Amino acid sequence: MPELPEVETVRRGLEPVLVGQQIKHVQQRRADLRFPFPPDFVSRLKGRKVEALRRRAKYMLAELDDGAVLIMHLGMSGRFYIVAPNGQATAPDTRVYDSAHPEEIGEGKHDHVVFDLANGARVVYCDPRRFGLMTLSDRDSLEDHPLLAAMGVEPTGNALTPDYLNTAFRDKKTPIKAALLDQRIIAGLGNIYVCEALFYAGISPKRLAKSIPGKRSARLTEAIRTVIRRAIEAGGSSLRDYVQTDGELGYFQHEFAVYGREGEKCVAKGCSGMVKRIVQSGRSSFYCPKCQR
DNA sequence: AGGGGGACCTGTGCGC
DNA sequence: TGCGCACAGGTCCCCC
Repeated sequence: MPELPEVETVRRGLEPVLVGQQIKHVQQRRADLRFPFPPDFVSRLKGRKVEALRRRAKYMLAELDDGAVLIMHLGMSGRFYIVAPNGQATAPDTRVYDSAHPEEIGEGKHDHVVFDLANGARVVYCDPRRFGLMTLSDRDSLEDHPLLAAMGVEPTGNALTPDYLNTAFRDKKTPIKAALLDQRIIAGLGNIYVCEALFYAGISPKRLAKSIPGKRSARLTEAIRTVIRRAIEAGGSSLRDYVQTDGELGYFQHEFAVYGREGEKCVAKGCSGMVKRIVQSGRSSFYCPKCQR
């Protein structure tokens, strides 16, 4: 259930397993996820070596030794499981997997893609809802790929500045909540971290985007940067534990200030407000009406 | 042209 | 225990 910090956590977990390894064998266990796999998906991956594993927004990009790029997205429910070369089982769901039988990992109902690497490691992509995707592109034309071409700035990058937001939000009559979820402006923010960033910036999710410029866009820029960086750090620390214990990648516990806390007391110092849940463009927004204006 | 709402899927948790 | 409903961290596409 990944937003950008989870995707980055997954990337960091997969990087040492995948990079430098040859893909010996690939099982593609159904024809499609969110949309069909490329027709020659398995044959184009087999025998390739992974040279790098990068991330753009919520996409993971595996660069292969023939110039191809494997584009992967986790959707809402995508996970990766790893079986280490020594056979150490690393699946989280004990009802489905028995760690005494790591070879069974990849046999689950929602295990759609299985990579077997030259060093004996196995990497499994599991995605119950199948909103994720895998496809292939070329390194040279990657930026023009339809999935990536229109994407906005990274939330932790230097390109995210108050000025950038001022320009992007000028004349926008949509609520700031919706504008922040627009991947063409900032790429990689999802529902949770938009709620969290707006809380730390003290901005109501209902406020119109065009009313942000000024003090608020400075606070918002800082809040986005900080909330994402902190979540990546938290993912990084939980990742260390996970990899040693069960190896599940794609999910970590995180403390949220407002998300999922409807009816609870606002955590801001000295605020007596109560977290409220409203629905905006079909999705839940959590906020404190008292300190978010 | 931009933005809201539905569509795509399965699983889970809750109230009755 | 079972059923039906609401809801879930994403994104695309269509229509107004």
